[in-house]
Amino acid sequence: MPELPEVETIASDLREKISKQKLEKIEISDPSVINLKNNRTSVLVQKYIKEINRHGKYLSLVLDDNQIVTIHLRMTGRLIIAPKNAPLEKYERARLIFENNSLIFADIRRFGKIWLCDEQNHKQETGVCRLGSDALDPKFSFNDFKKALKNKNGVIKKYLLSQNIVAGIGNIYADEILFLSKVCPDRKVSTLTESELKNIYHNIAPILKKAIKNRGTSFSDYVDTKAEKGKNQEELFVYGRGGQKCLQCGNKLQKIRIEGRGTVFCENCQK
DNA sequence: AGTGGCTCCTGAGCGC
DNA sequence: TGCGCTCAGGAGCCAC
Repeated sequence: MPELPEVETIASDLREKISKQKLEKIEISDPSVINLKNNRTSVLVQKYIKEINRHGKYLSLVLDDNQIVTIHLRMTGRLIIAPKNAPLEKYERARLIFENNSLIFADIRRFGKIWLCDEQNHKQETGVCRLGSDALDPKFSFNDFKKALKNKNGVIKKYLLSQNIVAGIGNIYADEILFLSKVCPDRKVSTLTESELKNIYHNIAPILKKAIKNRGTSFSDYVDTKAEKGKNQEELFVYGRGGQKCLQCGNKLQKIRIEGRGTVFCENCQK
């Protein structure tokens, strides 16, 4: 599933391939995945892409009149760059057609969403307004992290997944971050020591950056804009490895459910 | 306010 | 071969 590193990989592909291009047409093959009010597609066309931003798992294409196309891929969404007249992609939901190519949004499960908004209301309409700091924002400090977790009663994994605490971490990287921090995912936040919290905080950025370098984790559905898989799945310690041997100590990895999410950890390495 | 559980959705994998 | 079940889970929503 696309988390911060996968969305960043896509964003950097898009910066390379569609920046500064004119958006000529928007074709919607499944209206249920598009949030648009007042038939805005007509407002958007013939505008140029001014910038391409990412916050957490949200991607925004900002047009030169400050209209914004916001995209969230959720579980199975894909963004594929294709020739202008490319045939209908399997599970295609929408297509943005540019001067030189097109950007196809395909999604098996239809959890993904596209919002067409103007600058004034885009944060409210898309939910971006509820996000915490982006996990790779250099301004996101240990104190911010600690403060966001203050007085919380739940288990640590839940808050790593909470986009309003820190934005961009999903189920794969939450398990990896906790493994490398040697903290059990079901530990109550209130029982974590200062140094455990620091470990977690200091593992977030390097793990995400390594995954970006590997062009993302393709565990099931994720592919980049060329429909190619990433290779970070080859470097995972725990996610998807329940029942197998811990790569550090050889013990059998445990698989449990936390907050409805499959969770893998090592009882021996993680306290 | 915080939290747990339900919902959306479809394909893969499995047992019988 | 095919049926039914379970699992995958991001995030909005609702009840408590």
